[in-house]
Amino acid sequence: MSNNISLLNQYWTDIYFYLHYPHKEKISHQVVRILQLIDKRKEIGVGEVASHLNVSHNTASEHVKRMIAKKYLKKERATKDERKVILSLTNLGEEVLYRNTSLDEKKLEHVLNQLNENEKSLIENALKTLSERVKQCM
Amino acid sequence: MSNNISLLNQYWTDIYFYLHYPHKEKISHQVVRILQLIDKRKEIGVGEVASHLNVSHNTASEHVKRMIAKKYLKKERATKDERKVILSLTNLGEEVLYRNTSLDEKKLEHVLNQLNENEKSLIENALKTLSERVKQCM
DNA sequence: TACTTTATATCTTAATATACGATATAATCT
DNA sequence: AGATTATATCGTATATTAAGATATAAAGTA
Repeated sequence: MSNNISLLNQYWTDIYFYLHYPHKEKISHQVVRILQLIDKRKEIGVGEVASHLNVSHNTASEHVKRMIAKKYLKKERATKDERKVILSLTNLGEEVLYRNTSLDEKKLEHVLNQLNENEKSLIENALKTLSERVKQCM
Repeated sequence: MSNNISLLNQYWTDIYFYLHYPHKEKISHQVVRILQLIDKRKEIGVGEVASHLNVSHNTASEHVKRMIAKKYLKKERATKDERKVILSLTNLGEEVLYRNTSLDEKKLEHVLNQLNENEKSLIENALKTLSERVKQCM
């Protein structure tokens, strides 16, 4: 089984390596991680960023401050607890995140065009299934 | 079609988000990219690193120097052209790369254990097919 | 063989990013 | 009213990124 897992990981990293967007922005690793967190979870504040990155709350606050200045993020006070801020991605933040974590659309389309309908369906169903199960389990 | 591509990307980024390893090392984005390049391509030297990252050759050389010092990389002179160095990953480099780009094996195994045999086969075949085609096309 | 080109390396400089302790303010809880 | 929580800022130290200037060695070319 763990042989299989390694193999799946090899497929996974191969796919990403060959299909990622050309590296353009010099976006740092912590910026990507924060954008991912806010994109995929709800009600994220500075405390949650600190936990996710495994850094102190003052460090997380500094990161968030810089990302707001770069217009990747925006913040608003929570209504239930006005000490807390809730973070969200700006349009620019979404674009930057997309270019740094998604598969390049043109490359992906180009590859999918080489596949027959069965293979396309196979891939789409597989990713959909895995994605849904992953969300249920985690 | 581009609706579909977006959807596939959403599955893709969801899967990664939920299954990535906990963020431990504070590894920078350029280090990850260099490790990925050397892992997936052959005959990589400083010039190729510079092109891949879109930086100057002296910047690439500095990156490589630091990564050698951290024992992520090792270098050897090419036999055909002794001006050139060929870079390779150390065991440590492989570990660090794996933890920063692969799906967490325990998480992945846990999710796969929730699937029936058909779904498992579907996912494995899909990733294998896509990985193989991607390598052919790119 | 001399000159040109290529590949890499180092030094220096400047800017940015990361990280946290100390300290502060405001809001909520007890 | 005091304790706790959530965030923010400042100061400090270190790391990373990037490139221009300069250098050496190897290969290519006339």
